[in-house]
Amino acid sequence: MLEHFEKFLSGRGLRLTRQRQQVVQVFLSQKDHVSAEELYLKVKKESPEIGYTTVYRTLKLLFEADLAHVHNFRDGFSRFEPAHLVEHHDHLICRKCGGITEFANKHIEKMQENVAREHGFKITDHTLDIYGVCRDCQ
Amino acid sequence: MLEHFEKFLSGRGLRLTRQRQQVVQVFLSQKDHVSAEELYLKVKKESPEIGYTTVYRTLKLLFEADLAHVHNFRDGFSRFEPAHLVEHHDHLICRKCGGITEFANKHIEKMQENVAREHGFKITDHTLDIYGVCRDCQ
DNA sequence: TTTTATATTGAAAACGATTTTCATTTCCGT
DNA sequence: ACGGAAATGAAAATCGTTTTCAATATAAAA
Repeated sequence: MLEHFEKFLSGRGLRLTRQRQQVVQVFLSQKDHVSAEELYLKVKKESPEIGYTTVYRTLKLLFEADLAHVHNFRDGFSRFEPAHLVEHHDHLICRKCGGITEFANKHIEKMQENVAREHGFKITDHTLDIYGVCRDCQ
Repeated sequence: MLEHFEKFLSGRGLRLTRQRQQVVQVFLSQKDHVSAEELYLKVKKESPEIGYTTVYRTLKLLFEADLAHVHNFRDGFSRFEPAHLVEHHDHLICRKCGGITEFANKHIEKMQENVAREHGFKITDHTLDIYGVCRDCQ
């Protein structure tokens, strides 16, 4: 997955620098949906000299390289998720604890395709976020 | 629907002022998904003295009164939709022209409930946005 | 009706996440 | 080593949205 990124970068005439490597490494080792700031703080722990800007820039590159998915749950900032090996899925978001549970449902996907077909619409992607209260918070 | 708003306001010790009336009237006569700025410009046409701030504040009140739904398609700002008489629905968003098509599908809703039940999750609401290219843009 | 308290307004300033600028540093190919 | 492009990080800018604040309007009390 790091090779994928390196290939993507060199294809654009860009370099895999120490800082980018560091950010990518921390990002990929991450299972949760991290915000830019959360990632920045984690990176900073190991490499205090790396700046906010670089984290943002690297996240953008990861997104463009299809190595990161971006989500906007309703908390004001973008959350990033490693795309490596992760199958497509949707989210249950708890309004109390903020916890995010992933799920996948082929039926729902199929039906979305049906709806799109009925409208002559060609799907590129979609977002299905279900908000409510999770088991632990009830 | 205006009475609903008035009732909501007075229940909070708030007043239905001329400005609020004006904003609400323009908003409700609107079918599309308007951004705050778009609404501001339309309101301004009839009442040039009404300020940006008041539009924002009134939209917030409408939202709290359940008279407006808020959506975040991926264009950077919130879009508001009159909730009056509008049945719940989801969206097909065209990446080329930005056009938004609404649809409703009971099967998909049911399946979401099933998924939630499996996770012991209590749904309050959800967002299903399908992105792609609409018929006219292909 | 006058007083009083409270809500409302609009302009401007503040906010917060993200992006851009810019001077400096690093890296690669020659 | 050298020259040029890319990368960095701090600070400033951006942009949608919210807050502040002094002035105004309005409802209720006296």
